[in-house]
Amino acid sequence: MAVTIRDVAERAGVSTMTVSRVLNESDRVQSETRQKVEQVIAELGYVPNGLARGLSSQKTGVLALVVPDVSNPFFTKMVRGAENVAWHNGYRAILCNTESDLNREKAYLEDMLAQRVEGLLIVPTSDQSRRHLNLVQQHKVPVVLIDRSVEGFNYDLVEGDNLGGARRLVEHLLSLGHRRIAMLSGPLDISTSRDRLKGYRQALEDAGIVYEPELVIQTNVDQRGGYEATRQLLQLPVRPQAVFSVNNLAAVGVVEAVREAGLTLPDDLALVCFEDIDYASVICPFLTVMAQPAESFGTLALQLLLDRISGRAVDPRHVSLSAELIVRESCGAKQVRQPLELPVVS
Amino acid sequence: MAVTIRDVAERAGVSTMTVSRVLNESDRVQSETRQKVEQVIAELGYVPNGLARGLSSQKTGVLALVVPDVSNPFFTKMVRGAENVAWHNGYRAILCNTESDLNREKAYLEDMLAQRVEGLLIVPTSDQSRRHLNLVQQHKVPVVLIDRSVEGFNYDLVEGDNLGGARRLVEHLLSLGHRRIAMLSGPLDISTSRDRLKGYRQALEDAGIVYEPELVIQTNVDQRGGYEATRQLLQLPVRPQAVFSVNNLAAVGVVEAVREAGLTLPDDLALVCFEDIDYASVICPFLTVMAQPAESFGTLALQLLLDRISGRAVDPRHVSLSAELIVRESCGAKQVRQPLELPVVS
DNA sequence: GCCTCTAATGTTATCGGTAACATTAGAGTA
DNA sequence: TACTCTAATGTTACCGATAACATTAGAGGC
Repeated sequence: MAVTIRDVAERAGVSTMTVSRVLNESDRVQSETRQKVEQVIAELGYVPNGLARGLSSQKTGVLALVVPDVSNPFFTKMVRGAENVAWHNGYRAILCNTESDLNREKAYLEDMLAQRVEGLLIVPTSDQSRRHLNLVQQHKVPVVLIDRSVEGFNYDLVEGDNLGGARRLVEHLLSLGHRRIAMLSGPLDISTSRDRLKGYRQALEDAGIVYEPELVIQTNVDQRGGYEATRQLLQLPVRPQAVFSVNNLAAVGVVEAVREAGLTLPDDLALVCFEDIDYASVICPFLTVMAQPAESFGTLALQLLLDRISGRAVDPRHVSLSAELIVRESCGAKQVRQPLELPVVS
Repeated sequence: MAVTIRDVAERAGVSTMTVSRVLNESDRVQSETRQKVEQVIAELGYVPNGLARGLSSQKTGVLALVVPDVSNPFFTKMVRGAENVAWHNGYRAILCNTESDLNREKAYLEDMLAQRVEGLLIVPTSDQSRRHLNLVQQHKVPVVLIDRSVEGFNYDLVEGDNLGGARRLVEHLLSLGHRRIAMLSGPLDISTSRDRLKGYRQALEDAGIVYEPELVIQTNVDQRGGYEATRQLLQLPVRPQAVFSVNNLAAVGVVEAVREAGLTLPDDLALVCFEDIDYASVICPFLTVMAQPAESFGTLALQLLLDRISGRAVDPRHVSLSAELIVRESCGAKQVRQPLELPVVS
C-alpha cells in the first residue's frame, strides 16, 4: 500500500540496506549514492515505517507523558517544560490524558508499553496507580513520577514541598488573625493531598489550635469539587473564617460557591490555595497562592528520565522544589513577595 | 528480552495463533483454552508488542491530536472533548505539542505517520502547514482540521464563526460609542487571524469609519505578543479608545501592558477579545469575550474523523460553530447574554 | 603481479505479531 | 461404515525495517 523502503531501493537502484544507512545517517555511504537515495525519498514522499523500525531496532525515540488532566494549567506548563527538553535531546514526547480515571491510566500505560516508548513521565492518579506502575517497571521501562509520589513505589520523583508549602499558607492565615480555618482537601490516596493536610495540621498544632475534623472536607481537586465542598462548609453551624484549598482549580470552585451564596471574598471568607493560575493572575491578581515552578517540574523530571534511559542513574532520586508564597487579595492582606528557593536534590 | 507471544504460547502449551486469537477476542477458541492462556498472560505480565501488531495487522487503534500550544486553555478543552470521544469509541488519543514551530509540527506529523496512527486531528500552525498536510494526505491517513483552515487544502474542518464573531465584538464596541478602535491581530497566514481581521474591517466599514492601518498590529497570539503590541499602540500620537484582541492569551498581554503603563481598563482603554478563559472568568468576570464552544470543537472534529476512518464520509465537510458574546467589564458596559446558536453543517 | 586491507554495498535472518491457508478430530448423515 | 462438515487449533509466509555477517572492488604495499 504505502511506499516502503523496497520501493525506494528499487527506484534508486540500490539495496534496502543502503537506503537504511542513508536514513540512519550512517557515514558508510558514498555521497553520490546518498544524494540519489535522498532524491528518491523526496520524490516518493517516503516516510519510514516506525513500527517496523522500532520492532527491528528496539528503539523508537518516543517518550510518553501521562497526566490526569490536560486542562489543569499546572500540568500543561509542566508538559511544555518536559516536551522542550525532550525535543532538544532528539526525543518526541507524546501526551496521554487519563481524566483521573484508573482504567484509562492503565490502558494508556499498557499502550505506551506496547508502543515501546523508551521512557515514561507520569503524574499518577493516586496510590492505586501502583499496580500499573509495577507493570511498567517489570517491563524495565524507565519511569519518573512528577508531582505525586505513590506509596510503596520508590522511584525517581520530582515533587513540590507540599508539607512546608501548606504549612506556610496556613501560618499566613493565622498571622492575619484567622483561627477557624477550614481545609478543602483532595482524596487521601493522593500524596499531595496527604502532605498538604499534614502541613495544615502542623501549622494549627504549632499555633495551639485544636484540629476539628468537620472543617476538613475531602473532595475532588477540580472546580466542581471545590464548589460542592464550599457549599458544605458554608452550611456549618459556625462558618469558618478562612479556607485553605488543596489546589488552584478547587479554589476556583470556592470563589464560585462563595459568590453564589451572596458572600464576599475575603471579607466573609478568606482564601488561600496551592498552585497559581498564570493567566487569571495577570488579569486580576486576586488569589493568594503557593506558586510552584511548574515548568521546572517538567524539565527536571525529563532530565532524570534521560539519565535513566542512558543508564547513568542508579538509586532512585527525589527532587523537591520549593514553592513561593504570593500574597494577593483573597487572604485579606496586602502584597508581599518571598524569594524562590533553589531546588534540593537528595 | 521482554515476554513475547511465543513465551506465552509455550507455557500454555498452545500455538502462538491461539494466543493471538485470545488477545483479539476471536470466538474461535474453546473456553478452557482461553482461560488457560489468560492465566499465563497474567502470570507473565505479558503485554503484546504494539509495533509488531501494528506492522502485521496494519491497525494501531491510535489517533493523534496535534496542537500548537498545550498551555492554551482553548486547545486543552478541545483536546479533552476529542479524547473522550476517542476513548468511548475504542481509540487512544495521543497529543503532540508543536509550540507553533513548523519544524516540530513536521517532525511530529512524520512521526505519527511512521507510527501508523489511524487518523489525525490538527490545529495547524499556519497556511505553511500545507506542505506537511499534503504529505499526510498522500499517505491516505484521514485528517480533520480544527479551528484553523489552511489555504489550498480542502478537507474536513471544524471552525468557529470568526468573521461574524469579530464583527459582533467590534459592533459591540461601536455601540458603546468607541470610534477609534485598534485591532491586535495575529499573523495573516493563520486563517482565524485573517477572518477576524475581515470581520473587524466589515464592522468599521458598515459604521462608516475609515480603516487606519496603523491601528492594526500584527503579532504572535500569545501573552508576550499581546503585551508588546499594546505597548506599541499606547505610544501612538493619538491613543485608541478600544482594542479588539484576536484571542484570549493576547488579551492577557494587553491587560499586563495597560496596567504597567499606569492606565486603567476599561476607562483608558476598552478591551474585547475572542475566546474565553474559564478559570479566570470565574475568579473575576472581567474580560468581554466571544466565547467559543471549545469542547464541541473537539468532539465534533473527532466524530468527523471517525466517519472518515470508517470510510463513511466522501466530500470534505465544514462545520462552523457560532460563538457567544459575553459582555463583562473590560468593554465598559454592563452584563448581557446572547444565546448560543446551533452548529451549522455545510 | 599478488596480497592485504578497507570502503561501499549486498544478503540473510530476525524483531513479534497476524492473515491466510492447512490440519485434525469428532459430530452428523446417508 | 464411509463421507461430509465444522469447530478448534496449527503452519507458513509476511508486514517493513535493521543487525550481523558477506561480498566486492579498488588502493596501496612489497
